Amino acid sequence: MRRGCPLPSPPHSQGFAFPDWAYKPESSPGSRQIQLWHFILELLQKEEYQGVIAWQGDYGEFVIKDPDEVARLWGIRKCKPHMNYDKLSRALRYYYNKRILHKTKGKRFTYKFNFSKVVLVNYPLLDVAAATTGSPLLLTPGPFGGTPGPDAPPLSPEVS
DNA sequence: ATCGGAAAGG
DNA sequence: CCTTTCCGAT
Repeated sequence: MRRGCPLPSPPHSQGFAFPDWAYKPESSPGSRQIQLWHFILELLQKEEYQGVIAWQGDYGEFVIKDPDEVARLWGIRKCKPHMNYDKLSRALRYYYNKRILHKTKGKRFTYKFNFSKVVLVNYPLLDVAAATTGSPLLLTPGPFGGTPGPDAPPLSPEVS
């Protein structure tokens, strides 16, 4: 019997809980463990968590209004009762080199998704904008990719 | 608060 | 591979 935590993860209601692109279809028939950035996206998608985490500022930028709560929820999701923002943020920091996220300096608890790379590279056709009505998420690529791409400075040659 | 190395576990 | 945990440095 599967022991662990009862996952309140809504596979697929009718419309869509969340587009497939966040679930990494790459080499994984069954299901891979939820990744932190998927979880963050999941929270950002729901209005009930706007007091905890929400889009704010630039495109792809979000602020964690209640770090302890986000950590608590993440801990529940991963069955890690001792999760806290310190540890969660370390995981977030590992995303810097992966180009998934980066920090918005000067703004406390504020990070920014690099959708331009992450999303568009893996899934050219996305419609998250529909799910995040009013949120600065996905956009339609311009003539040449539309990605202004102010983010792509340096990086180690690490490619999974 | 934020960063990132190191070790450990799944 | 992706965190989780611990922790010294900035």
